[in-house]
Amino acid sequence: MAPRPTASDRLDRDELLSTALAIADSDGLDAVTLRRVATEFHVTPMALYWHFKDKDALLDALVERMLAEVTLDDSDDLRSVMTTMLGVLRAHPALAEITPLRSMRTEAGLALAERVVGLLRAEGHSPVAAAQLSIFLLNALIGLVVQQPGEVAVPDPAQRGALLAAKRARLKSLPPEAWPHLTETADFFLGLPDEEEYYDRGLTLLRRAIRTD
Amino acid sequence: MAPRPTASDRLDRDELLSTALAIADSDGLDAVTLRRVATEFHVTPMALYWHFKDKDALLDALVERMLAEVTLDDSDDLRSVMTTMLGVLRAHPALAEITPLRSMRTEAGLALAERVVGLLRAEGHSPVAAAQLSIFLLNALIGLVVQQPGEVAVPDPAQRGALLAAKRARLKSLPPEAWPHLTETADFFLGLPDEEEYYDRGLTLLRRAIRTD
DNA sequence: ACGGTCGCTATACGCCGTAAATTTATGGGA
DNA sequence: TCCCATAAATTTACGGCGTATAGCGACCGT
Repeated sequence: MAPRPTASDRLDRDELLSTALAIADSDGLDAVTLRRVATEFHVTPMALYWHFKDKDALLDALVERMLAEVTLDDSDDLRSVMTTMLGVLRAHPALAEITPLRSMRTEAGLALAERVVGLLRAEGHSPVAAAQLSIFLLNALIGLVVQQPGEVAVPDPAQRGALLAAKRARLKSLPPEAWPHLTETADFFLGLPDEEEYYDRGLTLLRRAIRTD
Repeated sequence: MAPRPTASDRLDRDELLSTALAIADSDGLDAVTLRRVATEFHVTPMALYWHFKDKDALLDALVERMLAEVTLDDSDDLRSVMTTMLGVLRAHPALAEITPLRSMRTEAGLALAERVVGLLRAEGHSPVAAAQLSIFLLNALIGLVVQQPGEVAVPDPAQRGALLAAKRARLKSLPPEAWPHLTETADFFLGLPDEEEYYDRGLTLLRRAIRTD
């Protein structure tokens, strides 16, 4: 969109990532294309290969960039770490999708894991239990964001509306006698009256799973 | 691979799905290509469009097929539902990846959701809490499978080995003073000594999260 | 002044999903 | 028995994707 974000006429790895991140946030992960990013810098797609080994490396760097937004200080306990992490994921739902397998391949991801495992150890979990819990927690937070009712990964408003309408029609047409519980809770699956309530419940759930006592 | 799975010379939707499922299981989700499936039936890619609206519909049908493997009877409690579901997901890890947003678009997925929400209601959860928990549980089970340490989504043995070796080198090279917890638990992140133990811990975690008391 | 490396372009390839038009096979009614 | 509507698949083509390979100009230390 913008002709060229910088004054210099040389590509900057960080600016490439910023642009790619903006594309992911606004148009979804599928819109993050080497050609698309290159175009926004008025450059050939192959130019990106000087700065990233391949597209996979670019995505890794994107995840790294996102995880670096999880700024923690020593006073943060597990609860605030989770809250912070959740906030970052909610800001970048498209990247949340691909974070699980990539987080440990990034510096920021390793640091975060070290931190979380440490906090879990301090709560009395065994090393292995703490390690498994750390993965579990990251995954659960991502799940909360990606699966948030009413959200669909496709950013095109028309198509999204169509998908949601289809889902609504489907759920609303179920006979209550045969589907008592889904009809009772259909509204929840179709959209959230209060997002914060949803995420609070999610965090409470996780805290209960963690409890050692 | 097989020249033609059936005697008839007409494509059969179910056989198409079986083949696609086999491809996904053996070679990963990215290998599930309209051209690849078509080739295995000695048929043009466009032939598949008679049986599926588009690729997305084929993937939906694939998820449906997998979820249909979750066979339950009325005596099953929540615990056994989760165990059964976990078994099915472990049998089809490639499909597990795309299940979250698709499950509610399938008949089998709706039935499963109805069942799980009902069981959660019976445990004393409010309608909304039960609904959220049902999503959470599905997601957590998928997370256990997809994130299973030592597993990577790419099926090519050489590339998988390389990835794992890189991860191992990375973790093993961390200085223990700066990374006490990750070095202590490195072995867990690199592979499981006992898969069943891993999944047992996961299920226990979930049961604790569900508990109403 | 010059040679090398840095950073990028040019071109091309093979793969993907799929739109549109066309062809072939089939089975039921006249 | 013939015919024809409709089912089922083919043909052709398009645009988009990641990326291998080769080449080219500008800059920089000597």
